[in-house]
Amino acid sequence: MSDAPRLRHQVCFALYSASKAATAVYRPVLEDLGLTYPQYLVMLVLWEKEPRSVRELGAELGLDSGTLSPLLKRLEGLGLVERRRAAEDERRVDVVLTDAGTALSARAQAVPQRLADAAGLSADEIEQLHATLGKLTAALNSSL
Amino acid sequence: MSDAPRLRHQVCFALYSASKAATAVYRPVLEDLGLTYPQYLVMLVLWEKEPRSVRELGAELGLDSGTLSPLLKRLEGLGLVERRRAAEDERRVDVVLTDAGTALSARAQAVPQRLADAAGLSADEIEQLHATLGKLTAALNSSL
DNA sequence: CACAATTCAATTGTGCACAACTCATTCGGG
DNA sequence: CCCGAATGAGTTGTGCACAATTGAATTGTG
Repeated sequence: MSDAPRLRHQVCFALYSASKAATAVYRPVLEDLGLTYPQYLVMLVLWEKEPRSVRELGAELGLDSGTLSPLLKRLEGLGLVERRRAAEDERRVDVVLTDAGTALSARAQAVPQRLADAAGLSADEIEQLHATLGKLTAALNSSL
Repeated sequence: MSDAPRLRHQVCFALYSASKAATAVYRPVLEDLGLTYPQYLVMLVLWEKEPRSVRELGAELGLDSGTLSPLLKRLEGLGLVERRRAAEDERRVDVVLTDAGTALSARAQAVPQRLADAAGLSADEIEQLHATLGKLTAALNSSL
C-alpha cells in the first residue's frame, strides 16, 4: 500500500471543495445582483455598518489592501459605494454606500436561503458545522 | 434592527474563512517543497496513481483545463511531471511523474500533520467535520 | 463511408488572493 | 520640536478559478 497522503482523507481538501461548491451555488444568484462572491462579502459588511475604512473591511474579511483596493474600485465603478479620504486621518479611506448600494440589500435578502436549500443538511448539522468551522478557523489563525 | 443578512451568521463565510486559514497554515510548509497548494493537490492525485489525463485530474479536483493547463506547465517547468500526448487517443494528454516528482512524496509525508497540530480539534471533531463537509459538498454539487 | 456532434486540451479574459514594495501621513521618544 | 518607526492605502507581479472560445481528434449515425 502507498504511504503517500491520500487526497480524500485530507480535511483541507474537504474544506477547499466545500468552499468552492458553496460559492458555485451562490454564483448565479449573485450574478443577478451584478456581484461576485467577494464583492458580496464586502457589501454584507457595509450593510451592517458604514462607513468602514479599507483597514476595517480587511480585518472583518481577512483580506489585505492588495485584494480590496481593486475590488472596491470595481464596486465604485458599479455605483454601489464611494471612497473618500478621512478628514481626521488622511491615511485612511472611508468606504460608504451609495443609495444604489443601500437599496441592493433588499434584493440580497434571499441569497443565503439558496445555500440552505441546496445544503441537504439538517438545522442541527448546519449549526454544528458552523460552530466547528469557527473553532477551527480561530485555532488555525492563532497558529500563524 | 437591520434585516440584512449578517456576515458572521453565514455558513458560506465560515467555509471561506476556514479554507483560507487552512491553506495559510500549509503555505510555509509547501513553500519548503516548492509547491503552491493547488500544485500540492495535483501531486497528491498523481502519487496515488499515474499516469492521469488532464481530464481525470480535473474530475478528481473539480478543476477545468483553464486552471490545470498552466498549472501543469509550471509543474513541468519544476521538473516534477511530464506531459505527453496519449498514443491511443491523441486528444488526451497524460501526465506522469518524473523521478524528482516521485521522490518528493517522501518529503510531503509530514504536511498533513501540520494542519492536525494547528487545528485544535479532537479526532472525533475532525472526523465529524470531514463527514459533514463531504455530505455538504455532494449535496451542493448535485444541486447545480 | 461521410459528416455532424462530441470530447479533450489549450488559450483568452476577468477577477480574487497574497507577497513585496512604495508613498504619504501620523505617532512617539529623545 | 524633530526624526525615525509605524500605519494605511495603493501598485506590481505571480498564481489560481472560471467562463467562453478555439481547434484537433474521435465517435456515432445515417
